[in-house]
Amino acid sequence: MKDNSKISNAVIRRLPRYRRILEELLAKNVERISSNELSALTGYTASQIRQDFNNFGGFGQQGYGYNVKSLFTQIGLILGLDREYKMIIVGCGNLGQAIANYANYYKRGFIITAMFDVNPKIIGIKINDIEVQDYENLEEYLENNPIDIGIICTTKNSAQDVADKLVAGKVKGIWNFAPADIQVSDDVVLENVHLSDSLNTLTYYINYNDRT
Amino acid sequence: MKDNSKISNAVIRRLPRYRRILEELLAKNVERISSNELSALTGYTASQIRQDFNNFGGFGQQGYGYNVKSLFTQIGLILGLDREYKMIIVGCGNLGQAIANYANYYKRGFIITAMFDVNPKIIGIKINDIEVQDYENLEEYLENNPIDIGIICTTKNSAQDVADKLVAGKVKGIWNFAPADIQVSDDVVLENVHLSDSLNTLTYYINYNDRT
DNA sequence: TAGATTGTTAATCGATTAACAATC
DNA sequence: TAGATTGTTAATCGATTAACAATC
Repeated sequence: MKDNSKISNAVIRRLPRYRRILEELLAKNVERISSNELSALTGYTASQIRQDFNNFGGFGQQGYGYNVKSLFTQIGLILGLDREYKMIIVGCGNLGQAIANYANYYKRGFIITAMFDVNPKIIGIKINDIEVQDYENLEEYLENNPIDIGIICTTKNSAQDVADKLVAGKVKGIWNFAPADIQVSDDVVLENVHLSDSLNTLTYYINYNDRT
Repeated sequence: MKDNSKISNAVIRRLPRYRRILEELLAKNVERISSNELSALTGYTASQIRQDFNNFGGFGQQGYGYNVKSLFTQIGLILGLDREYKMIIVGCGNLGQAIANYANYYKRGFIITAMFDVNPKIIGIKINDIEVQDYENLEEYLENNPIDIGIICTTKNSAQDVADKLVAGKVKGIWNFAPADIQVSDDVVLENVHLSDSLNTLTYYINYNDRT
């Protein structure tokens, strides 16, 4: 694999989409695909698709195209999907529980090992066989259990405190669903899912569509 | 307001973030802010911030900066947040319920008017005083109740069918949480929240961080 | 008025698209 | 071999940054 250090974020964010589409092609027993066909499926230009893949070395074969299965595998490797990730969820309201179920049922390779909350009504209940622990236990838990990804599903106000504890506890990445701009040290990867930003973008385009 | 027709998606997607930060400044009773200070808070360059705002006309005042409250309001107007949106949720598993609660508690102006599911165990239960209806009723419901936004929280396989019914039922926008690439007609705005794409991007950067 | 900071033009940078030689 | 399609370079386009005149 080439040196990834200068591959743009724009390229990386397209990879999961390619992979998702390739997965569906695999399910339909499609063996090969050209950049032109992929263009029709993704909406990206064929040229861009070839550029994207060539960032990581040649995955295709001239005159033939790309082997669906091998391309799917390669993209999975690039994204780091050939290994397991231990995850914990902090904040076990509806959203936390939804993420837990999502990871449990759909995402092979992503393992929820513990869940935490401050609410006495929630502490102790089991979600997919995992008992929700008191948030007080978080620091101790992280000392004894190396965790790859911490998932923040708390309110806005608690998010930074949770993030600080996760960082201190040496998680490698944080998946943040709280509507807050949290700060983490440089060696921790932060991925935000800001639902309200997404919704506000939707309303912008709804009104813009109305006008035109 | 200027003609918005050629404002890039990149700019639009920064607006909710600006607004969120301004909201926090408002809560702290900050009255004015310069593009330089906003730069420190957002990570965008001051130059970019001024460019962004100037797409919509001058919000600032030379020698002074921007009035926090007025800028907050202006961005809200641009995003269409000065009106109400009627929304329905299709698919009332954990995620659907989480979104319902989220909209109910946090998002003034976004009103869930109905919820639908196919699961007999879920049909009939109440979520925030809204009784989950049989998915069979969706088409009829949309004929009698104009809806702005349809929210898809179903499985991948049902997503396109739901989208088709929503489009036929004249929703203006679709907020899609299903891990599928759905197709909608041009007059309907589609906003995807692909959780797995987000998670796969996170794993990429975790491994990339590891390597460097 | 002097200082500060915007609004806006020009320069730069990066990402996308086009073109085509390489080659399967 | 001929046809197809990639890999890759060059051209274009758009977005970001820099600079500074306008002006509060």
